[in-house]
Amino acid sequence: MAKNLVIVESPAKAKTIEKFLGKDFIVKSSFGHVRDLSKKELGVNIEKDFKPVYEITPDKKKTVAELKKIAKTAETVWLATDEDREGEAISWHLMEALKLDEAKTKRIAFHEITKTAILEAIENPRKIDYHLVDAQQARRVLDRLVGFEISPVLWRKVKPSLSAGRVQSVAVRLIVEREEEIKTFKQVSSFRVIAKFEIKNDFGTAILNAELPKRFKERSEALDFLKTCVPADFVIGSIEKKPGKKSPAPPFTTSTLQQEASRKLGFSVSKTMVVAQQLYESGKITYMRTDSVNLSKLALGVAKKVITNNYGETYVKTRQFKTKSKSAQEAHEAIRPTYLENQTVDGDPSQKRLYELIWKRTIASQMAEAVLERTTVSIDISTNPLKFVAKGEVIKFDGFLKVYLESTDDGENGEQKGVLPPMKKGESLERKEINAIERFSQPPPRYTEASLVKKMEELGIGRPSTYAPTISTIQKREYVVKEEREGKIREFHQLTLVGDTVKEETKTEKTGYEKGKLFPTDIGNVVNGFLVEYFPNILDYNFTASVEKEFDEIADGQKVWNKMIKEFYKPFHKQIEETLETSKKHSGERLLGTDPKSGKNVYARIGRYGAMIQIGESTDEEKPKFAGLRKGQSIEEVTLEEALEMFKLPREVGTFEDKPMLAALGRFGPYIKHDNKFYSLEKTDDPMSITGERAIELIEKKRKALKERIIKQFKEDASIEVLNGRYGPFIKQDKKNYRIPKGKGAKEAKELTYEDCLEIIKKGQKKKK
DNA sequence: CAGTGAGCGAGCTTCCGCTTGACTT
Repeated sequence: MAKNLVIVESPAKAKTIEKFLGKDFIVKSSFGHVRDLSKKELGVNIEKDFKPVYEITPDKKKTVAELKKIAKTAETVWLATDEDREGEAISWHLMEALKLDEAKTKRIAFHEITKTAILEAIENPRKIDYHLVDAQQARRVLDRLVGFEISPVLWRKVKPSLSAGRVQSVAVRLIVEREEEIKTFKQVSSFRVIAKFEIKNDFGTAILNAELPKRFKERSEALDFLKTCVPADFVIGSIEKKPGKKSPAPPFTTSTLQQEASRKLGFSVSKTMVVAQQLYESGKITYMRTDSVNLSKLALGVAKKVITNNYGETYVKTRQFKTKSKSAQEAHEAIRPTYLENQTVDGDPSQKRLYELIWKRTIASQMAEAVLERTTVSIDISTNPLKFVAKGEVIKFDGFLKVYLESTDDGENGEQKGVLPPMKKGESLERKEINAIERFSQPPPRYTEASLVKKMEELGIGRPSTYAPTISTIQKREYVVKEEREGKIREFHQLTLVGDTVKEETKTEKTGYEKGKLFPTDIGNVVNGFLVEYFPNILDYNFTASVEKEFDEIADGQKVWNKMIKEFYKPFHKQIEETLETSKKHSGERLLGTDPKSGKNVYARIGRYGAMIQIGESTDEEKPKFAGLRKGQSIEEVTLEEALEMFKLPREVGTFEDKPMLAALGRFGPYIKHDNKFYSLEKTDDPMSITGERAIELIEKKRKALKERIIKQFKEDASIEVLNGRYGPFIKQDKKNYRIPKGKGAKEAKELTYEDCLEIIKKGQKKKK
């Protein structure tokens, strides 16, 4: 029996640490928190000074039982959870849940997983810091109170099953308000003037592109300017050279990894986390949920060696970065390769790409600055006081740029500055072409998942472990959608001076095309409007920052946690009660007009099942008619005509085999109903205009497919079938489906035996687990 | 992923942060 039990949070970490410690140590993991507030009720006893009602999390019962058993026989239990608020609380919950004896329990912490760090920690044990634990309890209880008291208000005033919370509601607010900014944005256009010159000198002939720093508001001004250029001489007035520097970005945190993987690899926030987890579990990278930019001394040393070997000593510059984020708790290192000497790893393509990104970022962070020379050339116009300007950039020493450069969100405006041709002051230039192109001011950009994470981190809302789940929550609740939206065609004017004449053209371009951006839904808009009106304090962008300050005071022992909660709760609960009493139902209702047939009002609003159109009042004797909005429609934009269209369905399109065929719109798109069977329309079909002939075609097509659907059935077992599906053959057992493995030795679907099927099902079930 | 096609109305929904598992003897 082991003398010592060490408990950490993650099993991968446990495995690593066990190797460093001797035989006397057994290392286990708690898999994060083991206890939480009761899930069924509020879980906070308000009358009894907000005493939390904790219970062992259902899926941790086994873990707790096992740890308890080992702890009983151990001489000493070492609680080695992370050294931050949550980690301290996990240790305390472990003490409580495992009923540990304080005399034989020691609390230790380390920030990096190296043998020396761990042995040092073992040499310096301490007791649990109850102030820090209290700060966590305050955080937990506050979040529960906010979430579980506001959400039911939403169920009554807006729609059932909705949710509100300190983090998610602010995330939604960001997206809603950004959309409003875009909507109210006043676009202005101006003319940007770009000239192309030819320069001939001792070095040869070259093209020089230059731009006028001033933009013209009116086309007439641009035209006047171009006219003054017709007889003008162009001479280089000045050449200015300035040295410049570029520094590498710090190593990855969770947030910056998500941003860069999104920009450079096109990964969603959750995909990044899944792949990072795989790399972590196979020991290839350090822990992926971190807010720290720190690298261990060991890592710095290896980085230096790797850079020297690969690029030479001049490329080395060791640095330790400091975090900018105030909310950072820095319980871990930055995200880096475990073994920096490995530039690549084995794995699937996603793992390889993410690993290489992490490797480059880490290595670059320890490399020398890039040295640049920025040149600005000013070109005089003999007929005009304005000057053209050409800018160039030369890299004198590439430094870290040899490996990696961080991307920016606004890729469009980052003009490429190239190398300028050699030239001297006073040299004259030959005008080839001058263009004045109408350009439009840009509204602020919509958030992507990754740029939302960046903003959330700036506001201090959410933690590395919650960025990805929060983003899925607000999409699951249908407050926001990640979508691709078509752009619009826009006209713009262009004036071109070639030779002695100015040519005028009207051209078109596509604008406003969006991909993978977050848009608020009707529900998101209505819920946000409601929350901002009745709970402005909670929705305030500084709410988290201000409560965090109080949590810090609790952690420092200056404040008592349940007093802080009491001060918050009293006015907050009053707010809840007042809102329940005074606020009306919020449905985002908008009157579209009157229905010409019945003369009744037509509304667009949020219903029990989402956004919909309603004809007539709910107080009328005759019940109102309802129709749900379709994808792409919104309460705000839907017109009376579009709304009335929706009531033309279901529509009879003809008869077939003596039975009527109805075209209608369902949850999953338009369909034809015939003889109680459903037939989905195809993308090109429109339920409003589909003909009887086409409907029959669809019915026959599906019948044929159904006939060919069954590839094989078995006498032994009627519940197993080999079927032909949308994506090729598959095996179906009861209601579950299993994919037929491909590759060498795999049989054709037709040749599968009953035994083969059983085996595939067995394997499929194992995989799912 | 492999199918689906509500609108009655009883009983349910909900937070943020930690962390990945898993059936027996």
